[in-house]
Amino acid sequence: MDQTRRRRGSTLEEAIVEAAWDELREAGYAKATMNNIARRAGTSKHVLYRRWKNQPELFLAALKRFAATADVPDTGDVRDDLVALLGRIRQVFDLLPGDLISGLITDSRNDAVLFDEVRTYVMGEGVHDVTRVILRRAADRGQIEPGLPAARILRLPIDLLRNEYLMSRGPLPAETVTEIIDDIVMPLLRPAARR
Amino acid sequence: MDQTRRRRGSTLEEAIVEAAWDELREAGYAKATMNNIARRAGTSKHVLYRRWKNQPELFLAALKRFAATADVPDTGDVRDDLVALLGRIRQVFDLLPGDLISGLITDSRNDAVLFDEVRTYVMGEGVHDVTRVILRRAADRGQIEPGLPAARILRLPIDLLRNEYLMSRGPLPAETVTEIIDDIVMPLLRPAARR
DNA sequence: GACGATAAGGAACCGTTGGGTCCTTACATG
DNA sequence: CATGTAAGGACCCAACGGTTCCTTATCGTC
Repeated sequence: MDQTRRRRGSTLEEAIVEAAWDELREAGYAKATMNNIARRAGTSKHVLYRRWKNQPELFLAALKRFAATADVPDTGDVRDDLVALLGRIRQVFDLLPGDLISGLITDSRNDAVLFDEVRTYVMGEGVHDVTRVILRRAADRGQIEPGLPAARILRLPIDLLRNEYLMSRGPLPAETVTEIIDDIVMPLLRPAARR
Repeated sequence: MDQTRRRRGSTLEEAIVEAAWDELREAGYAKATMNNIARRAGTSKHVLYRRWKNQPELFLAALKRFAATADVPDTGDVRDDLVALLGRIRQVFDLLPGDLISGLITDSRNDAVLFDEVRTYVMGEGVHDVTRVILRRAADRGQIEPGLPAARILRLPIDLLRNEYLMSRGPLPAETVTEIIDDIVMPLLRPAARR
């Protein structure tokens, strides 16, 4: 940009990641190109490939940088906490290029290391930590059975929302969140309760 | 193949779809090329593009042709029926090129018509009809509450299995099926029952 | 303050791929 | 047997990911 000022290190790196994100937002995963990203960042492909060994790797970096993890809601009620959590994730999904997640999953499938990174970030432990905190609090309050539920139940809320997101085009309706929580998750958390 | 015999119509079409499937199986979604498919089928790209307007369209045709829908298990018990159903689907998943489904989802995202076709086939009504029959029978036998459960619960078994498949590389372990059914689905079907 | 290693800028290049054109020739139909 | 349709096949094109090479600015070190 500034003709005679040559950026280096993390300054340059951030500019590139930001450019990648802009390109992803505007063109989508499928049509985003390394050339465009380089041009946007005011640099050359050379520099991109020095830092990331291929396109998906850079795209993942961009995703990591811009889709921050949500903090833990604390309303005093499990159900409301879960609704709030999924609500926020739904909003994040809305900001994502529609084909980013599925594209990343597809393209990282022949690279075990990258796939695991994608997996960890998009659907791995980190994401479910928040749910774990919510459920532990609920157990402490006596709203659900003591102790944590089975791993699969813990993952359920986010798995179901992500599933819904991957299987649809365009933004998710708000009811999706409440349906998932009220029809599926809550009945599993209150074992022999109402209804 | 046969030098002087020129195939036409459905004969040729089937040969192409079969070639596409072979190519998909051997190269995977990401690396399968139209050129290779044409060569395998002993024809030219010209002929492919006369029938399918682009690559994903042909790939979807190949998927439709080779991944037949399972028939309805009938063991006399809901739980066993569901386990059998998911078990079969799991086997089908094993035969699929690992990146086919997610690739199709990614690439069809900018074509509403195609996406809907993928959606209908991969995750649409047709797939859940089998579950519906199983549950209706169970309700008739009095094993679960009368009437069909909420749409979301009905879709749950297959949604969860597909989710597991999309989010992992390599074949799914058999326990996945029983865990999904026993930890999640069954407790939701027997409302105020055991545990 | 001078110097050398490092890395940025920039352009050109390569191989592959999806998609398309054009011409020749086989075949099914009337 | 004549004719329209479509298969076969070669060739072309633009775009893209990835690579290479050369020039030049910047940073750390002496």
